[in-house]
Amino acid sequence: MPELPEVETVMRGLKPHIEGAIIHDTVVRHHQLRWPISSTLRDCLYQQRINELTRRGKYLLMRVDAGTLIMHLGMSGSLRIVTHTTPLNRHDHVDIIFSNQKILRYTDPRRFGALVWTVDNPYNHVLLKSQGLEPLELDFTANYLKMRAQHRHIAIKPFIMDSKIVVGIGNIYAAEALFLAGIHPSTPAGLLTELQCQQLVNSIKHVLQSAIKQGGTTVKDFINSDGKPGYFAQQLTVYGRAGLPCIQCQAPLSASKLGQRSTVFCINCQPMIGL
DNA sequence: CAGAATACCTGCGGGC
DNA sequence: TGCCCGCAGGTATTCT
Repeated sequence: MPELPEVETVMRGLKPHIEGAIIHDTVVRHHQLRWPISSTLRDCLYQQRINELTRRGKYLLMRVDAGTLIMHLGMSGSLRIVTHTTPLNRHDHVDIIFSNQKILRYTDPRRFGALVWTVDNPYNHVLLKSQGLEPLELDFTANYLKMRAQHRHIAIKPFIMDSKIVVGIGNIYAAEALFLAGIHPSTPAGLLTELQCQQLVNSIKHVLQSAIKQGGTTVKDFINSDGKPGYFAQQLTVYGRAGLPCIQCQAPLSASKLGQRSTVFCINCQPMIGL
């Protein structure tokens, strides 16, 4: 489900509820997520104070005195603040219960998400240590992209979706950024010009920032921690619009598969250059 | 090493 | 109505 703007939205919504709170109990109803939830998680979190909730790429880091809970929402995960009177649904796999009566509830139908406990520096954890740059940080530049793309034959769309290069960009925002930059999604990464790299970096930053302002994108069922949808879906230009008219030139948008992922683009506004 | 394919899992919509 | 197929916001792992 969530790409960077959705994870950022979840983090911002959760922060005021859980930072400073003390964990009273943890209930794991289904421990088989992407990896099994540690059987000692309840003991690890017992009586711990949440010092900080942060985001790295699409991962959320919940830091307590004893360590850090690394959380990922996969394709269909969500985190919400609920109370003990909130009805329990089929895929509500984990509750973290605070002494202030609030409950942080992890829900994930497809169970592609993860809750991983670590006592070490989370940035050295195998899940995080090879993550690429944060796209909204200043060090994510056209120069960086150009350098990393050199001699790479992979199409630019899966390239910018590779978290070892830059984190947080999934199928929706990759398509949107490429349209905004006027770059064909199949362009071999290494063939991008300096100008195209600059346009792509600008577009990525712009698309992600606008989406965060709108509270993320609700395609199907994304809800933030307060149970509200995101409103960026109204501004999607290509994602989910195959066959519909391009907002710039009115030609029907094309669809293809790239790295097993559906890809929508405009054959006029995103010409293939260099081939 | 790069790049592609596969695996994980449930739910939904479309076609028949 | 009901069954089967393909597809869905992700990414670690396995293959060629």
